[in-house]
Amino acid sequence: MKNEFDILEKHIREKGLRYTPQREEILKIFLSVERHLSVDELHKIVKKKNPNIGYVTVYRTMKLFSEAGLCNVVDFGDGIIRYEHQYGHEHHDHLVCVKCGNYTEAVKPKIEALQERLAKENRFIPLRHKLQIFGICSKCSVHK
Amino acid sequence: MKNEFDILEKHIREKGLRYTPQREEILKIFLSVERHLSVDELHKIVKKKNPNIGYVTVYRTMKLFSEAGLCNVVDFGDGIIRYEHQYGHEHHDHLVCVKCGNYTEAVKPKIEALQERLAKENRFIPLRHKLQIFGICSKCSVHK
DNA sequence: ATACCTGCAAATGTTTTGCGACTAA
DNA sequence: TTAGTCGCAAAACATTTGCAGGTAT
Repeated sequence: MKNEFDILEKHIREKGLRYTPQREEILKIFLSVERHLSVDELHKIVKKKNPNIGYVTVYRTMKLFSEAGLCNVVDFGDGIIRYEHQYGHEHHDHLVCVKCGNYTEAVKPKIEALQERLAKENRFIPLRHKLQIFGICSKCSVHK
Repeated sequence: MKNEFDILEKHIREKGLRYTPQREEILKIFLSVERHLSVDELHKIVKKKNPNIGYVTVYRTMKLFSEAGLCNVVDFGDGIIRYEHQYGHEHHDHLVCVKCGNYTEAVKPKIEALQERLAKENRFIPLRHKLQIFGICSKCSVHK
């Protein structure tokens, strides 16, 4: 059972890249936040701890993390890429509230199984999927 | 049973907007293409028939069609908004091939029903949803 | 007549790239 | 030493906005 830093280092070695302080620092902060983060949001947090780390480095680093399998890309269709780390989290779908913008994570194993079957019926090899249900969350439906 | 042009006109009247030749022309062409279209792709087609219709008009018009319920927004996560018309089409999910970029439309009523239940379990009022399965289509898995 | 619409150019906002200096291996 | 990396500025890209002239009602 390897931790995230080992996974990053392994990926970096395999690709002949460099293990840098910036990459380690960004990973540490990224893992410490338990919610989706846009590059902009992450950079704001990173800058507080280390003002020398630039905006572009965060972009390039998140792409690297994504390639290393350390994070998922989350896309709510607003033109902003968000990342979520996946360690300690199962795969999950999203219930996105169209009023307040908050979301809930949820999984339904039966849905997962049916997706597998749907793919098979189409002679399609599934790699990953995204299910987003847009609607109104319990809080927003109460306070009118 | 109203056709798409009636729906557009009704929406325009209700909002106090204008029924213009550009809007009618763009709708006609949009409906004639049986696949998703980005604004750029649609504008290229529109321009062939009518070189006077500008890029921005297509953008604004597609947003209007979307508000009028004449089309769905499709988002494959590549930063480009695509539209598909929905008349003559049921709601469907997408099987997107990560190799060739083509997609297949598919529906699984059981999945739809389970999504409703998942939402209910979270006291969430579902309005719409997006399910995309990314993987490798039958053609791409054959030709290595 | 009066909003609304159009098309151009310019602006916006996110993400990417070029580049000289720097650094891990 | 030498590729890869950094941070800055500038570019690229899709999309939106401002505006002056035009048009549907």
